Amino acid sequence: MVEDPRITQTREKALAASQEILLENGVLALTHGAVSNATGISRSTLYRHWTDVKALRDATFRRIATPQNIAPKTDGPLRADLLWLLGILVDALNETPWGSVAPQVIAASTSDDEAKQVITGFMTDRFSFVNAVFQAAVERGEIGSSAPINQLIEVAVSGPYFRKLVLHEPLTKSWLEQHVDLICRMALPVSNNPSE
Amino acid sequence: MVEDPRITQTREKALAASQEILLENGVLALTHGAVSNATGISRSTLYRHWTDVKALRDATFRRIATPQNIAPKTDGPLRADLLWLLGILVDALNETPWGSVAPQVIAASTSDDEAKQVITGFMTDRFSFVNAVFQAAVERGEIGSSAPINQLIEVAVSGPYFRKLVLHEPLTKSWLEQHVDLICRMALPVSNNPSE
DNA sequence: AATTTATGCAACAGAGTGTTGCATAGTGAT
DNA sequence: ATCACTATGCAACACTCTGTTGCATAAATT
Repeated sequence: MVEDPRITQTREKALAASQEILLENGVLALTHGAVSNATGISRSTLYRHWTDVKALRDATFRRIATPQNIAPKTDGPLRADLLWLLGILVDALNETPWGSVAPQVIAASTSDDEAKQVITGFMTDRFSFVNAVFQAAVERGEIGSSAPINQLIEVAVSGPYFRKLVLHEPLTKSWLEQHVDLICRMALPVSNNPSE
Repeated sequence: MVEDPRITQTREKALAASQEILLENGVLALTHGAVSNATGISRSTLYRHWTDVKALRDATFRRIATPQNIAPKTDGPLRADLLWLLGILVDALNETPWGSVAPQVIAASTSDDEAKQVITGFMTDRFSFVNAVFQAAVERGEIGSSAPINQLIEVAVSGPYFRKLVLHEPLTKSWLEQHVDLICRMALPVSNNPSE
């Protein structure tokens, strides 16, 4: 009762080509016909696996946005940990195709539940890493347990995404440092309070 | 040497219909044919005005994203001013079609210079309002002139956008209050410093 | 070896994308 | 009022993408 190996084989082969087409030529170029030409798989077979363009796109989105397993650095101090983790996030936006695919997924997510799940799942994943960094800082006593960690996580992640995808401003190292400084400033509101 | 009134008339009529189609049925539904059906203007005429779908989309984007002239409240305190201004921004995301169109413009802006100009122009406009609020706070002496205002503006605006368009979480009044609190906390790092 | 099933092929209808040639009607100028 | 100009409307066209379907073939399961 094992699955026919031809199925997994064509799926893998087709999705690999889909991914390449999406990254090279954009969302609009990702059609059943294009994948057929790239792989030799017949168009009708592709339609049997993905009933329409949306399904093919979503499957490719999901493949690209598959969460990586980052083991975040949490040995402190907070500023260094954040710089390290957000640095990885920024690198992904700058140097991988995720920077150009993410906006497509986000745009699709307004009307497409599958795409919505892809992007929110991806972000939930990233958030958990940032959360681990903050939690470690709390446990070290570096920041108070009353710090608005969820808000801070949103600010930490939204900043780079907005700057890159909306403002189209470069995500430089110095910008990231200022961004992290600001977040730390929020996490440690009273810089030198002698009453404690 | 006046412009033929037919030109401006068809442009206006077509763009009004384009906007409606875009908002009602999404980007993909915005075609020359659809506008032709909605207006009675012939398809060939529409092609004479907008050479391809991209041009039609961009023109409609620009029409929707046309900057409004908000006269921001700047009489302080900072928290109230920010709450007021970001409240307008949040309302636009929640209750106008901008919430569903913005992601399309943003997605298009990665590969389309016209769309990029629309979205960056729109944001530059919004940023100037937030900037006015911060500048007023500086002049009142409520925050120091060394506060990283540009960073704060980015954080202030990116938060609602990211939460709505990427996370698909609701932009509630209480969330906005927390968001503004966080920003004020950044602008006023030392909460009660008796040395001044 | 027999059965089941995934694939390939070819043809099809439909819609969207642009283009073109020609007729028509509204516009500005004399 | 007549003229030239030009925006528009109409119809036809080629092309591509979108899906679907029926049938033959090849591979896998039993």
